[in-house]
Amino acid sequence: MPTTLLDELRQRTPFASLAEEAHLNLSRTEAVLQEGIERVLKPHGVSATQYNVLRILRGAGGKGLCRHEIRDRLLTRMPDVTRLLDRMEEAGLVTRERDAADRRLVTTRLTARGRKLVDALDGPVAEEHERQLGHLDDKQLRTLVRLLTLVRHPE
Amino acid sequence: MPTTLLDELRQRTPFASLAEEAHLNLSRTEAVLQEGIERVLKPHGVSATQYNVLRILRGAGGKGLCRHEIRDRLLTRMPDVTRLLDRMEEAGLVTRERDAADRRLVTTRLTARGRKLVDALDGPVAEEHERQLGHLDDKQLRTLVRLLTLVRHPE
DNA sequence: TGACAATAAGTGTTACAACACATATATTCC
DNA sequence: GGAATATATGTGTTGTAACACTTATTGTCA
Repeated sequence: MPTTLLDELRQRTPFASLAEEAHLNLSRTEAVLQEGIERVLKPHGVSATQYNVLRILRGAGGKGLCRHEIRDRLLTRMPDVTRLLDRMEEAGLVTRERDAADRRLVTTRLTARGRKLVDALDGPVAEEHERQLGHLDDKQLRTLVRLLTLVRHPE
Repeated sequence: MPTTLLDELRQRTPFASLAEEAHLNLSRTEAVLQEGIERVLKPHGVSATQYNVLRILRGAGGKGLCRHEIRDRLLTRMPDVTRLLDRMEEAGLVTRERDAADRRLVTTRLTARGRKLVDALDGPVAEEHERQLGHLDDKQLRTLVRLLTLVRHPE
């Protein structure tokens, strides 16, 4: 088993604080899960960010969304949505059309191909989630969700 | 409050599964914490990955570590440690020296400046951790750590 | 011992992310 | 109604990450 930064720090002090230990565990766990999802997505030629955009656009339906709505809905800060959408448009996954009423806005919508792709990925992604987290029971998962939500939203 | 991918999915189905909900909460929370840490590091000119390397090398002490040992200890997969260390060497944070016994190996060590920097960052990073996670009590943090560890290491 | 495999590091290239800045359109408010 | 401000998107540039491939050195074993 490889020695990670977690072990490295544990032997040092052991940890500067519980908060630091929690953050490092969070980083490490997220990296492991993220790598699994990207391994699933890669054969389909989309990154995790692109996949998230596909899901966001599917949720928006036929009316589509403009750039800053997509940006705000993304899990991670992404300052260059324009060129992300450029690449997805080039791949035939989305279309963009300037709004007639407010010409500042550009509405992005899923193409049939984009819709088909995101639908096709539902199964494999769900399987990967199950593989990664299925060994925790519902009570543990709910506790995890509750604590993570609490981190982001101090009461 | 902005609508995030979390809300987007919640309204869709609400979630494909508890496992998916957990992973998305994990991604979102990690992104928030990571952004906070990078905001602290940025004025000092190091990225989060570089900071982790500094900590790893400090833990290794004077004997240093070779490239693949550093790579294995990193929290996230990082296929291009060579050029990461190139940049850190150029910044005067580390030195590299080819091992006399096994000339395939290149040993990397902290410079005095690198050591000073990582030491100086301990305080601000700990403060940021406290700011981000201080509203959880020890019991909650320990539960979080336990669950995250369980995700990575199925019993 | 000499061919072959294994290990460690480095390189070339492409794609992506980050940041600062620029452009176009709409809104406000005097 | 026109200047000033706000909003929305696009662009130029730089640095970093990802991937495939190459080189150098060591270990193995017929």
